[in-house]
Amino acid sequence: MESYRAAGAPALIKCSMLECAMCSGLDLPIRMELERLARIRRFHAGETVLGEQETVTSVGNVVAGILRMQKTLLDGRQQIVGLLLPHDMFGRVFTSVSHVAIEAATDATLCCYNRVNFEELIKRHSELEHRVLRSVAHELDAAQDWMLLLATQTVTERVATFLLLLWRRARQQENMRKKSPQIVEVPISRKDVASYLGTTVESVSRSIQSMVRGNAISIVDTTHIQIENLGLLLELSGRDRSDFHEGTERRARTG
Amino acid sequence: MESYRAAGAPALIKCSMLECAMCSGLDLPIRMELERLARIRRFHAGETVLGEQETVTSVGNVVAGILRMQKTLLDGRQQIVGLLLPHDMFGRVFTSVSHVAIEAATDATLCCYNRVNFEELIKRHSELEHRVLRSVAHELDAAQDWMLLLATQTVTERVATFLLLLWRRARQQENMRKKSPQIVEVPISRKDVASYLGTTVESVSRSIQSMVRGNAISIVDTTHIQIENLGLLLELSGRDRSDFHEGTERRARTG
DNA sequence: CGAGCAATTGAACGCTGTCAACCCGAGTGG
DNA sequence: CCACTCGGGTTGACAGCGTTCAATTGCTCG
Repeated sequence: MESYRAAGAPALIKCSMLECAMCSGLDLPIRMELERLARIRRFHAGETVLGEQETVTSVGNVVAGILRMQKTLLDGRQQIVGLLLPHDMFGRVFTSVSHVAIEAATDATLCCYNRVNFEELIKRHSELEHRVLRSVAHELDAAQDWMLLLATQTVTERVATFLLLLWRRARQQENMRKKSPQIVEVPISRKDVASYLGTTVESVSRSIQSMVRGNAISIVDTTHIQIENLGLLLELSGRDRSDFHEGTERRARTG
Repeated sequence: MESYRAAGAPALIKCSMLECAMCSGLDLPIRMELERLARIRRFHAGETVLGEQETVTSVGNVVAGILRMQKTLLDGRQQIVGLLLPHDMFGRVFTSVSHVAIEAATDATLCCYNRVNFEELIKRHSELEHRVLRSVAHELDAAQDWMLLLATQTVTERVATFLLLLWRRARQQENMRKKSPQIVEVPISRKDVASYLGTTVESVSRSIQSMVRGNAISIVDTTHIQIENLGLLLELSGRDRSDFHEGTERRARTG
């Protein structure tokens, strides 16, 4: 864990004011203990938060910005195995050595807790462990879904799925603000998109351009893509509509 | 959850006698409660334990045999996103709808608990939730490692990695029995191997044969493969030696 | 304005999926 | 006992998607 901290930034702040996922909604006594442990850290894009196979000293959650979790093979090939967005937890409790590297994909602000202290807190407050479990379970779902994507889908399908993922996420945010965005922001570089999708920047570019020619999307600028035909984009993704409409849980047979 | 049960098999048994992962080492009172909930179920190879997007009514752990977790795309393409071996937990607590299908890859025996009852038990005994967390975290590590494999490695590398995985697992078991096996058993069909590795049976076959020609392995029979040159197989896998030697945790810098 | 990086475009090669034929062992029935 | 069938596995030929290498464009920043 690097110790970068923006000059002048307060080392200790009221976590509850940030409404972070870790502590919001918790009982006041637990929250006060959490606040005592909380340290705000800022990272610039490209900086390493935690190295692969490094000892995990801190856990916490993303306040702002995006982190990438990635793994690297001996010969340098690497793959992004997960993105961490604001509110997501990072780090792994009850595990000394990390199996992924965590880096800042954009400038990022993190709310960190000393891992050992946090684990002690967990032992006294099972509600905290429950939250960690939910977080890890959610990550597992995402990872398994991505395995399906990486193993069976074409590059164009992957790109379409990724765009729809960004769209859904934005829609969730915007729904609260009563907007209907057709322009999705791609908050990370093409290189990171490619690495996340298990392909190359060239292939991503080609897929995007082919979807532009197919009138599914259009390009506003490098980081903003307009959805011209949502249905078509859905078809191109090869995914089920419900994959992008949270809350529409279907059930097959009743066990 | 299908209700197949071998005729004459006892519906209720002493779970502690099975030394299952869920209950072994737990305090006696919790274990007794678990035993009361436990139901042994048997499945034949190919049977569905839990359908994709089906309501999760049971959780538990594998007693014998192998389960596959898989996901299916609209057009039928499917991918095995995890294998469940004896002692592994299956099912997902605190989640009503499953995101994966669970099927028996071989004849299998499961120790099942009603999910809701199990969740109640969890709320009273945090040690149980801790075990679930460890299990899910372990699954997540495996999933992320497999993402790296699927996205960046060649089919031959994947096959080599898979063989070494089986080898390591066998070695762990055998180490206790003081044996040194050079023959690994492939406990699932070529089709399942291919689906787990994100490829086809043809490519798996070709990779195996090419490794035979390269004197890395030799074929005893369809389900038994002899490792002729472990170092060569490791090279072919493109993996780090430590990936297959549990307990050799390295640390980079000290945080 | 030039340097440098990101993104796009083009061309060629190669891995691997697809389709097909073949082999083989197990189970079946005459 | 043998012919037949069937499913799983292997092998071969071939095409296509996507990577690789290379060149070009466009944008940002000093």
